[in-house]
Amino acid sequence: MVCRYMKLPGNLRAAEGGMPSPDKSPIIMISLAFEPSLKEYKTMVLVSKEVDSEYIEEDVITFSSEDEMLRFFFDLIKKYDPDVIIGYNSNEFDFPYIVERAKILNIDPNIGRDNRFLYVKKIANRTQVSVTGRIVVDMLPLIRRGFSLKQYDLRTVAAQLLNLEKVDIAPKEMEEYWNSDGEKFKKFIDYARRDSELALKLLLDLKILDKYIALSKVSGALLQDILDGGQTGMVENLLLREFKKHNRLIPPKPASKESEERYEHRDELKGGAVIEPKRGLLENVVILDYKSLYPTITISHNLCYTTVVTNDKEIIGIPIKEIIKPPSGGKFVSANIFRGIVPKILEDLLNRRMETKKKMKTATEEEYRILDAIQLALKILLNSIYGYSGYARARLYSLTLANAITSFGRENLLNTQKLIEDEIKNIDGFDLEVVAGDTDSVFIKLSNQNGVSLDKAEIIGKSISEIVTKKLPKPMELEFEATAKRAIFIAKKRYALWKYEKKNDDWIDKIEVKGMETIRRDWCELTSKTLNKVLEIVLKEGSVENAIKHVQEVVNSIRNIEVQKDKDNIIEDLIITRKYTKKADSYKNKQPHITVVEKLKKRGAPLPSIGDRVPYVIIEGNNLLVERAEDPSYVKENKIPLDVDYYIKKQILPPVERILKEFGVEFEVLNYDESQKSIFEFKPHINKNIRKNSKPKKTKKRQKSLFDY
DNA sequence: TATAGGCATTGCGGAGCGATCTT
DNA sequence: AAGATCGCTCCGCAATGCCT
Repeated sequence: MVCRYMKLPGNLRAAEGGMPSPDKSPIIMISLAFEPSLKEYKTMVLVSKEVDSEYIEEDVITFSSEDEMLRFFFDLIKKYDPDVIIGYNSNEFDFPYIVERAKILNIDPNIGRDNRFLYVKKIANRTQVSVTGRIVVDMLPLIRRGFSLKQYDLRTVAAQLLNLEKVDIAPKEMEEYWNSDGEKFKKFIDYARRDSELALKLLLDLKILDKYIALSKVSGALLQDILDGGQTGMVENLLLREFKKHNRLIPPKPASKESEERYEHRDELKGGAVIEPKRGLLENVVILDYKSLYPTITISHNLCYTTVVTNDKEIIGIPIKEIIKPPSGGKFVSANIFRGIVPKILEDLLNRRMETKKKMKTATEEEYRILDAIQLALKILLNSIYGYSGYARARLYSLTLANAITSFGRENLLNTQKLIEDEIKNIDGFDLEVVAGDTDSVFIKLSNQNGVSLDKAEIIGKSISEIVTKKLPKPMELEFEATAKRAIFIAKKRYALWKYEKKNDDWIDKIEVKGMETIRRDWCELTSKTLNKVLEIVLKEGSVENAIKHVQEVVNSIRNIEVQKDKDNIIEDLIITRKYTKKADSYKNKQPHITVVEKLKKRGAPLPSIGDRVPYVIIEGNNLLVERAEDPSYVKENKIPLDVDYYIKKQILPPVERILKEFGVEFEVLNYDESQKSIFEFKPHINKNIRKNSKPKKTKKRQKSLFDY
């Protein structure tokens, strides 16, 4: 495979601050990275001015003008003839920019394999880029889809995913760097080169394309379409092929009026069931999962667009036992009357996935990687088909079908719970209690006066799965997944486990957190760190006292932050990020990150675009919280004091308190202030009424700011 | 030109109500 | 003395980002 990455830091000579625009600023530099190498070059940097500098390295090519550079660039692509061209945010920035500049300079960007032009198409808030015969990959949206990070600028992504540093130059300094020809000019070139290298490295090291290539193979949709679009295209491809075999037609895409009408009825589609968790610290919980729940339900009940009964006249004469009635209402005919097309597709995918997994066991390393991508692609497709049926813009939309699937799912989960608690009740002297569940999973607590070993828990977990599976129609299957030695559930979809899984006959343990602030990206890093530590102490050590001590230390360190050095690093831990989801004026309520965008706009600073995550910190002041959100680098530069009280009382303590209150620990105990040590010393199992009856205690406002300049 | 719904959490801002201030 | 204003609690809603 051949990949090429190109990048142009065109943000030079921008009018005054902000982003450069192609009608004013020329492209001054283009950096490239190649895989495999182009002759001996792994990278190349094209520069649109003649430079005579001892600092310039071999892979730098200089030109007398932008015109000359661009012509060379297009020719180079044709000569190198890559299959894949990649960039980072290149669909939104680099490619449209190049196309514009080429137009202005009257150069043909004829880099297609058939000599056609590089083509850019703006669609709503996205841009599609195509080059005939080549795949164009913008890494940014793929990284966004694949990894949950707080920010997605190349620097953060490279640091988090590759553990690599990126050379950085502030936009305002670029002019200066460009105009120098010494050390600084070299740094500028390094910066450009590094960008290309990193983007290519992301693609190769993280094997980003494997998954999409596998999806393309499995679904039959074009790779470029899969990269550009969502899952709809893939599902429709599968459906179209199979429907054609049966000589059936598929309706066209719904007109927007039609899909809007469907969308208005979206509350009629009900989803999965969630079992109210038993809160607090639990021991010896086995976790069982339904394998591909929705696909197996669809297969076993023959649910399909082609089996749904739309008019009772259709089933006159059909015996009642061949009519399937989902809990949600509606009727379907059994496979004996007509085998549904969707169930058939799903069964194929399921079988192929099993075969692929079987092959993986004996595969070489290289084969394994490909097979793994294929089984993952099969899984993605399996799970997409239900979602597609309830998607308002789908060609084949069916509320009846989607509701039938989820209603069987809900019924099944609740039946499972009943079966375990009311019929099985006890295995080998171990009492069973369902303590949580969500859609396709059940968490079962085992109790026995002599304790529960990991091996025993596994045996019991497996027996449960066997007993339950036996009662279900094929291919539905409840699987044993793991055991949690200890677990804390604080709400639906929010829990932490000390989980043990068997790998090569050894028990491997880890802490797994779901839904809590450790995971959520709209809390600051210090919250995650503190909560993680508390969870670890409570789950592994079982020591509430140590957890409290840790929280008190953190609180104290924030309260006394002015005496600490290295404030900039501390700020990093206090940054909160939120996604800028829509145009600023379509927000109905004020939002902290949106006030930051407005502040940046006023200052003429570079603005985040829709879809970006906006970082902010909360500064001191008496006005509304949302108005006190501020750009972290502005805070650093101007040494603005942060709102210590907010961080302690609204960021650090509430998430931690939600855990520790299960052990009778009150907020006041955690809101630790060294100067008031005697008042707030920890007393275990404090009466919960104390807080209600006692007046809120005023904390001393001795030191409120993080900074005291 | 987003595969789906279920859920917890946060902070704003309006409604309701009584206390206090103003004219 | 009557209306205006303030301050508080309660609650609905928008927004976000998670879970399966």
